[in-house]
Amino acid sequence: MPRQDLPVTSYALLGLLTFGDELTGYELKQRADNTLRFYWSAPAMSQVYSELTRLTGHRLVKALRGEPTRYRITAAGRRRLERWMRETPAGFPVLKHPVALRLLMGHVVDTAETVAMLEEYATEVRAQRTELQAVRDSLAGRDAPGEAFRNPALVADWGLAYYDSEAEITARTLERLATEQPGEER
Amino acid sequence: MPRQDLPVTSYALLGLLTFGDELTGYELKQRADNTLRFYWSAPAMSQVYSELTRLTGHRLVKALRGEPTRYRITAAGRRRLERWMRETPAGFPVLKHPVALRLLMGHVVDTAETVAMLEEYATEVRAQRTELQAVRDSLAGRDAPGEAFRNPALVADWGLAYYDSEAEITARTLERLATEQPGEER
DNA sequence: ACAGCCATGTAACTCGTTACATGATTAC
DNA sequence: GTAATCATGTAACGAGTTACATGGCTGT
Repeated sequence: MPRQDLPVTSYALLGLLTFGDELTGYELKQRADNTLRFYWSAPAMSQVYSELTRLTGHRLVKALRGEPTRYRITAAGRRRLERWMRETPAGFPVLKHPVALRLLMGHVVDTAETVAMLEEYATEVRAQRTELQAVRDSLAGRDAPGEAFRNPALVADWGLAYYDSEAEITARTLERLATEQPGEER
Repeated sequence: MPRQDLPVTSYALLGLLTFGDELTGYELKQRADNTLRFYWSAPAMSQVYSELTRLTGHRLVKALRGEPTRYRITAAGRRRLERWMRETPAGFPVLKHPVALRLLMGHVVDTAETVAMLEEYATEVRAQRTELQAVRDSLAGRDAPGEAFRNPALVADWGLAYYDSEAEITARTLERLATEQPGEER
């Protein structure tokens, strides 16, 4: 007997199948890497397959015969997803921010270490932003209200604004650290 | 034979013991709820105890005799933490953002649903911000460069700016959704 | 020929959670 | 007296990871 409720990642993958096409496990993983990655998580390849098996067991997706196997969301799948969205609260985001974590304990190392970490982080944020911008650009032209990629575009813009905010916070924190003598705290 | 590397949460808890005091498991959990929660995670009570057991096994903390048992970081613990900070890269934050996730699939429900979700989120962000502000206020006076709570203050300010950014992004997204006809998409 | 991508899975394992269990002390 | 908080754990479980294994197909 299949269990009643699914992990969120399962719904997330199900949601990626609501854009009108049929995907292989491999392609679904790629779509996750282009979308989910930025604000949810990029499930491992092996997890994509096991979630697809689970979803198939629940008749929420249908495995189409052929080589390679493609998956399509079923009517029941759409209903299930819609009900989940309407009836269960979204919940508050969970952030695992190792940079903030280490900043908290910055007093156990040289300030220079912390500064270097923040500068590296700033670089990585820029890099991630660039990648997300590329994804965003690929949606251009199909992102008007009512069009297929309106929502993905809204989310991508959300992510871009988030990265901009992170970059700014990092810069401000670096400025504040600069007011301290080098080599202090330790 | 104890394993070589620890999960990040273990280091996080170890880090909470570097502020010069000795805590019970219960108190450590409270400190985690006041700090880690906002940008890492609030480990379950049971995990706090099992991490303390693990850390004790590695001699990174010392269980002090008495009722209740208090834990203090050892010299080896400080060295280990410092080495971890210096030698292992922090890594990029992982965000699990159910609101963004559902926004992505907004086309499977009424726009009104999505709007309601975002408004709820805005409310929750304000509430979290208020709680974090209270934590921040409790550090006032001990947050100057060189003082004990300088770094916690920097991190709290980071979190406040993050919440402000989320609030603004949410508001902007709501504005964009308002340009659509109600009841559209579905 | 070899690299790299497409494609699909299994097995072992860790992290972290919830549920359960217990009991002392403090506040009203 | 009884509710809340302090205090400490065990057990079962689930989500998600890495490592391993396999093999076809495509471009150079």
